[in-house]
Amino acid sequence: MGADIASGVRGRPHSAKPAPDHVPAGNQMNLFDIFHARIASILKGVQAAGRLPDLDLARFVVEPPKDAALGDLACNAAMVFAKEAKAHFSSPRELAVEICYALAQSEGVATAEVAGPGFINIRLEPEMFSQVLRAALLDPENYGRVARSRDGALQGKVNVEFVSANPTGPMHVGHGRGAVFGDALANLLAFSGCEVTREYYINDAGAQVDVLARSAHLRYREALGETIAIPEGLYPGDYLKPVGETLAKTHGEALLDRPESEWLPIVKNAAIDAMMDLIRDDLAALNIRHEVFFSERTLHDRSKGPSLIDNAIDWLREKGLVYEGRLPPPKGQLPDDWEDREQTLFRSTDFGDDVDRALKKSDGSPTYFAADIAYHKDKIDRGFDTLVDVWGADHGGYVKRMGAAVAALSDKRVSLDVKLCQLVKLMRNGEPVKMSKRAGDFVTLREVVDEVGVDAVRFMMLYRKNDAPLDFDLAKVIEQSKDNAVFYVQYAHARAKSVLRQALTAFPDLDLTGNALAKARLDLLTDEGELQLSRMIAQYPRAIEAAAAAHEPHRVAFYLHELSSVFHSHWNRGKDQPQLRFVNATERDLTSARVALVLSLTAVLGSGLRLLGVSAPDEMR
RNA sequence: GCGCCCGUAGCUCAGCUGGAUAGAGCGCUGCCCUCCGAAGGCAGAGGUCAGGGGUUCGAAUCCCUUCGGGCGCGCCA
Repeated sequence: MGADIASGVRGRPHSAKPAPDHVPAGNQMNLFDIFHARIASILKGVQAAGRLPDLDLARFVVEPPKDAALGDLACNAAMVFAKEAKAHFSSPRELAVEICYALAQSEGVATAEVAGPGFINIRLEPEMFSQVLRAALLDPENYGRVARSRDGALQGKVNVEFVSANPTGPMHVGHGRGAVFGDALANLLAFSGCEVTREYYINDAGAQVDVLARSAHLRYREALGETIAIPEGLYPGDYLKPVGETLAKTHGEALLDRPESEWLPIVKNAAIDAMMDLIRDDLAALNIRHEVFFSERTLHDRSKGPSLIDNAIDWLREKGLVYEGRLPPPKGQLPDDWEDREQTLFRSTDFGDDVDRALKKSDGSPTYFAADIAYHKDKIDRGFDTLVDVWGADHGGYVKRMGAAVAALSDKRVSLDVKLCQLVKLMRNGEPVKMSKRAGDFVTLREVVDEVGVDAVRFMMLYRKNDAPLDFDLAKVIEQSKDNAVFYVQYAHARAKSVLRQALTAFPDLDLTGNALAKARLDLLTDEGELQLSRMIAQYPRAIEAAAAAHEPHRVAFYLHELSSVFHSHWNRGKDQPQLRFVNATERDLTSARVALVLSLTAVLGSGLRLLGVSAPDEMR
């Protein structure tokens, strides 16, 4: 380690400090971005001197070091560019030293030193963290917002399609996961600079809604006094009873002794409308609202000439991507009704799919895939740059063909990211909740939300990576203990708010607004716990950008948990060491500084929780 | 048979798109507290990142392969 320290370079002394009133906007205050830009500019200088070739400067990263004892920021640039630098630098360390020398002249840098194989560890002047806190205090709404992602990915119009449950009944818990995931992702992308549309694709065209209509018709007859038996294959749930009653009220006996072909469209429309109302209510209970509900039926409509599906297929045909041909039979067990016939196929293999896919059924009607092609073409035509589809994991086999379709439809301009959500296992105290399949007797999303509340449902569904199965324990998620992540994070916020209240008790004239507290003597924050909190707060913009870029809102939930943990730990130190408590009635300046730290903490916790759609309570009840 | 997802502490899971000594909670062990700054605190043990090969300064992460689990596999949506 001695060698590492030997190559360290000290920064300029305090004369170089920036003016304390210099505060960048909340969405600009990302230390990691700032230093990425500085190091990129240093490297450009070396290039200008002819000692480095052209480099892809997006390749290196500035990140928190593994161990906070190493410094505040770490950079791998010298190692990443080792190969390109060989002509003028014998080792990565040599290039790293050069970068360190330049960095040491840079504003706000205390030390910059080389470690290990060529890491650059940067220690910042405390003033840099004060700037971060001031940004969060003065512009809490925008702190953490992504100003402009380096690769330009987080901008433009994004369509997030999620839920898209069949309109055949109330939502169940599995739907709820996709719903919460999609909504939080949309929040995150909007916060990160994208123009976001939340969209729901209503599968109201297939055989399933015909089944729904027949089921509703039975309930209609029941409402008119008949005793009914619900045959296998129809939907037995009670939720169709009101539909039947309404039909009886509005149509009397008019739909009774008519052929199915006559009553079915009427009953179907009524039933779908009723089911969508049901689903919208379920979504509203989770505070989810889609901007667009897109009906699959509109794609099939030929009343005004060729349907949107016809048009989409024609469009692909003109590109030479549709042909009549035969498909090899599937490997393994052959389906019973397999027949080798010529059919209309889309060349999805040109875009990475395993086989070409059928667009028409044997009766000439379009496949589900054909409709989905038309739907995605519509989204592309509406000008979206990025499409995100949130599906259940059982649709995994469908991902490649849809990606192929979007690539074909947009000449590879638009990207499609399909996020698969795994199953949710409902538990109570570690025991699985029995979900009996008979008589449509399943646990609905609504029942769960009513029992444990929106916050618990939303947070727990986001406190797991989307493609990992989730055990949802109805008892644990409302437990008031450290083991319950929802409580832990919300409690951190409530506890922070309580500090503000206590500060006011000690200093009744203390101005607790961000504007006032930004003027506090933040240089008095010198305890390791306080610095640790500051560092975590400084990492918020980076966490947001990473979560948004990866389309992974769970990272926000984990970040908030870690931030809370740092806060709780520091709070607990105040028990044994009263001088570390946030409020100290005899030290006004110190208290102001600490309260400023706490207020910026509430800003970040509030911001993150808002993205997840979870409330940030002022106190726990 | 093919494709996709997954395999990380006894359990449940993170691991910031290739970085430094792989983390957290539960459980376990040992101390401390019983304080309204409450809904406990601190510390410790615990790992062949499923196995094997490869790519390079560097791999839990990327490629190949084996094993094990989940999902899907023309005209269901």
